[in-house]
Amino acid sequence: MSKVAPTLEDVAKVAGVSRATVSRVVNGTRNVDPDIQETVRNAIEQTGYTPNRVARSLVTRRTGTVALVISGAGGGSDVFTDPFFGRVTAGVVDFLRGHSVHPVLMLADSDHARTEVVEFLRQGSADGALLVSTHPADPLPARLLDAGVPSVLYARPGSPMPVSYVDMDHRAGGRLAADHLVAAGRYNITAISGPMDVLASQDRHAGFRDAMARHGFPYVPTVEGGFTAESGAAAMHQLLSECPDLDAVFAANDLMAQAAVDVLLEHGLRVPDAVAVVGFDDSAPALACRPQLTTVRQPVERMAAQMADLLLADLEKPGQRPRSVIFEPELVVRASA
Amino acid sequence: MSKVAPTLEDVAKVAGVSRATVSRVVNGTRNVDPDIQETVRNAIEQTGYTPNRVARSLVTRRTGTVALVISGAGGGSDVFTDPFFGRVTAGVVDFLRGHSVHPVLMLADSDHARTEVVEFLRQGSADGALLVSTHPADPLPARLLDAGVPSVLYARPGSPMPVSYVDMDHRAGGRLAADHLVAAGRYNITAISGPMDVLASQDRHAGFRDAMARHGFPYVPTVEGGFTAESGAAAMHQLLSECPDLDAVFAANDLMAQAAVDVLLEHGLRVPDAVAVVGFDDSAPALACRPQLTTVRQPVERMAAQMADLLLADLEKPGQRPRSVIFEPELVVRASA
DNA sequence: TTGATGTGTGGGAGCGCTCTTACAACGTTG
DNA sequence: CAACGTTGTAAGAGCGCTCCCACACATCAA
Repeated sequence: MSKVAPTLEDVAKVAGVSRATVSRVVNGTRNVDPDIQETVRNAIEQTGYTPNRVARSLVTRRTGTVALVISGAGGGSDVFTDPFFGRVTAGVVDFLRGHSVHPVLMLADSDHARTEVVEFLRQGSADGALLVSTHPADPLPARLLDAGVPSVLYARPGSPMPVSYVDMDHRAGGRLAADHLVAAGRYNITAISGPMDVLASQDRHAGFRDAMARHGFPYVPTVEGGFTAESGAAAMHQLLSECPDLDAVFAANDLMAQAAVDVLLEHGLRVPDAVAVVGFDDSAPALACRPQLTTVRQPVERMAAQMADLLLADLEKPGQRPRSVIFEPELVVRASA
Repeated sequence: MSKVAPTLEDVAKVAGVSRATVSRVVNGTRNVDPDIQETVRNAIEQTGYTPNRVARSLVTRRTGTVALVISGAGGGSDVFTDPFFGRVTAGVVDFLRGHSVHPVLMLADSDHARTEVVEFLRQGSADGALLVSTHPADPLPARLLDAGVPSVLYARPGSPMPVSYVDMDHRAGGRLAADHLVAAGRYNITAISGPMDVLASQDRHAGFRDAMARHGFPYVPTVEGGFTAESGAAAMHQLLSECPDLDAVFAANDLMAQAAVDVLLEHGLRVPDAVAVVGFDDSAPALACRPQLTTVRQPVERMAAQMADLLLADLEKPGQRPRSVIFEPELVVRASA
């Protein structure tokens, strides 16, 4: 079954033309006699020829793949359990497939792994990198930039650097949540923030706090969570013991919000009657949760697609100045608040 | 920043040796004078040399990547929302990274996409394929086999063919659920099956039905679902109207089980007091569900890793006879049944 | 006619690497 | 001391492709 793959030369021999002519037909058919084109096409058909992508890559310096790098996540490969990364993947794959580009999945959760990613890209195994980096201290963006690898980030880099990225206005998202809770007449409003070493968490919380202050609530009892269900539950418990009379919670993502709802229910506190809960992201848990979560939507799929779009544009004509695209959040009102 | 990458030749010039010697040092250092090795290593350091993987691939006929193909799913890119695929990805990535192999993600949900996958692999852009194919009628496994592409399937092929695969004993899983429900003293036991054109669904249901019959329940009211939350909810509604006095439900995956629990709760039926619910898979929704789901565990990550292992083994020494590895399910008893 | 322009085709270099072959330098042995 | 391995190195072919250049031929203005 493992017949030797026919080469350009084989096709040329069958068609009675030169290698170059076959190549012209295979690629952007330019200046080739229609009759000969026909002959060549038949020969290709007959031999079952498929161009060898590796050989082509060697000379064109393009592979038709990009690296999709999940970086900085300490958690290893269980990141794929987080609905967020699934959505990023979906958005990226969906966009790239229309351009015949394929993503190579890489995890960069250790220094060793990061080096491997940089090597991989420097070696030209992929044309560029799509970087989902969660921690601002992640050295990978800078190393990729240094190595001259075309990259686009999901979320702005931890320190200023000339690189393209997509992001969302997380502050505005926090504001949306605060406005909604205050407008609903809640008084003892609390928050479960994301990990404070993540920019998105900082921004969401800052936006929330600022808006609360503007509404006359200078202090918001807050417990820091870790974006996981467990941390959300723990935070909710702590919040409950510190502020037994709370009537609202803003959680920095849906996973934590869902866990918070569970804890509240266990304590006999009805949602939203006794306590209103607002989540963040609008991912699968928001809909699975009972009551369904009122949440701030982050258009992850569209952002991921945009990220891929920016990268392909940069690959197309290199050396453009970096670009950034910021998405606006949107409040999705459901049952929980 | 986009300096021209140094080549083997450049390093050789700096070190004052030949290209071949540098190559020997870079790869399995065989028969090279230690002093010269040292010199070469310094030269590599000095020039910042990184071997060009594409050029190497051209001659070695190996790329160091494999395709991870999600096939047959009609649903497009939202498959990544399904926790199942996230778990497969996690298992594959986790295993491959230890072998410096990277997965290229491909969706084969249309005929066009399938052709692209076959081309991609025939062109030698990846060394082999990891195929997660849900429908037995999927033509991709056969096409890949025809093209001589080393492949391993997740789940046995729809029609017999000489190909390696990993699978689970889904019948045993169904049996486990039936035994548990009967042992718990349930009498009006019902089922929400998966889509009947999926082998795993057929097996889970057949195993369940057989065991039920052995326990003296010749008929199990069943509604077919589609592995999604919506379909699970709809099925539960239908079941409820057809058998108002049901006291147990076996759902063919956790997503549907969770939805079923919600519907039951809405109807004022307490879980597990009034109705016991058993899910399948033991994925994220099983834990997120209130009450937490008693479920049949499918060790997806381990199975995915095994799949990758089989593929690498076949790549290592080709032409081995196909192998299959079948995993045993395990009942995880939680609160719902 | 001559040259300028344009179109279609073949030949050959070269992308960066691996691997086989040839050969030099060194023992070791009968 | 000739004959023979053994070890370390260089040279060169070649993986399959693209792309540049040369060339053959046709067309058209001067």
